[in-house]
Amino acid sequence: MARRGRPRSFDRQEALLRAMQVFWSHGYEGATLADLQETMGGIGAPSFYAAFGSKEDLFHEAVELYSKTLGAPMMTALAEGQSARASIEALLRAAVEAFCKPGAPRGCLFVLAAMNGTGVNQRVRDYLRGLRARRQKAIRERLQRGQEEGELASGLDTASVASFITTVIDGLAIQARDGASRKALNFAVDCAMASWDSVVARPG
Amino acid sequence: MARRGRPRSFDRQEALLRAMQVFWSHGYEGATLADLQETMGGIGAPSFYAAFGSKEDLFHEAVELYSKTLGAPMMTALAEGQSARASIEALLRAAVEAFCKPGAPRGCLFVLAAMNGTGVNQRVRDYLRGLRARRQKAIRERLQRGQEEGELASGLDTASVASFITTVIDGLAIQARDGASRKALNFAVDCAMASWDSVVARPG
DNA sequence: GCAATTCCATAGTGCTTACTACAGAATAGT
DNA sequence: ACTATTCTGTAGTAAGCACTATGGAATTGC
Repeated sequence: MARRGRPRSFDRQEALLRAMQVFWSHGYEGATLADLQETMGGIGAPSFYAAFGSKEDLFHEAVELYSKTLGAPMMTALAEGQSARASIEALLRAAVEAFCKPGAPRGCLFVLAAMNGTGVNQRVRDYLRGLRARRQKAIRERLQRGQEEGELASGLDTASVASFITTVIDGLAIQARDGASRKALNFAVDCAMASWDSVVARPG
Repeated sequence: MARRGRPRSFDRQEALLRAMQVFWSHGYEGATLADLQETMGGIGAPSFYAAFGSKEDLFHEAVELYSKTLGAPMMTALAEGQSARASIEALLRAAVEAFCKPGAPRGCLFVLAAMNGTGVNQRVRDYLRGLRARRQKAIRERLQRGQEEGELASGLDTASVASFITTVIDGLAIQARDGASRKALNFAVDCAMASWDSVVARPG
């Protein structure tokens, strides 16, 4: 049996998808409620708040959707690679694909949505910083596994290597937003993996 | 003979320096006029506008000051290196120093001050994007010089290499802001230069 | 001393922001 | 048909934003 009362006049999931794209291209503070309402199908303010609670609540939902769709290939690549090297390369290739997806904003939502802003939105910045830290931690854990399995030299500082990989990902996000071609970004991944072979990989 | 009329009660250069730091740490939109006025020595709004014109004018002055102080070591490193490789490595080391300077905000003003925002501040974003593009162009020109002098393989795509170097710089900016240690950032530069040796440098 | 000039302090301006009160419209249950 | 429930449209709220009008304070030139 359907829910009682007047039915909602828009598709909530579709509206959330649109909202994700607005946050992705304009950032948290750059996305005004007027922007969001219009892009989400011209819905009115009361409908917006009834369905999503607040701008910040909507942002959390949008980021979760981003993680489940755009971010998922990166994390599965990291988890499923047969070696640490393969995992990292697949992660970086997936990042390039996610950041250059046709019809979507370029770059990474985690990096671009809220690097700075006014005091009232500190929570939002902390939230994204936490997600970036979690991503870096996942990279480090994959590296440690490789170290335990003998793929990486035991003396190697996995935290520093994880920071390097994150540097590349963050840099790819900015370069993608600034209009770099997919070819250029994949060349950057080539370079990163070349450094892996000469710095990270166990000698011999 | 001194200027007539009541003298200004604050040091304009000192106030500009403080403003630069506010923009650097909070970004263009994140820096409110109340923030700026307070940090610039508690000056009143009319004094602010008489001295600096507008928030956007002040931002331009602040960015120029940033370029002349924090940015200068990077550009001179790029220009004065004896080889393309030395130039690029010195550039990246200078970037790490600039992004980790004690007592200053971490990361790069060009990258962090305005990656997104509302429509009215599009000009500010375009301005910074132009500066990032100019930095990348300077890198590419140094690479081309190295190519003409035989240091780099003639078939190498200098645009892609410049994009990789910029990827590293942008990534360092984000990692620095996210709290990575100087040691970790310098390790990332080690990795970038290792990739130079195996991908960029002329074979043989 | 006195006028001219320049800056400062108080108090506002109009605009945009995220958010909401309220009444009417559209549905389900009985 | 009637009520309960849920959503929508109009209009508006308080707060924050960059910015400014006005009058008085502090200096120089004469």
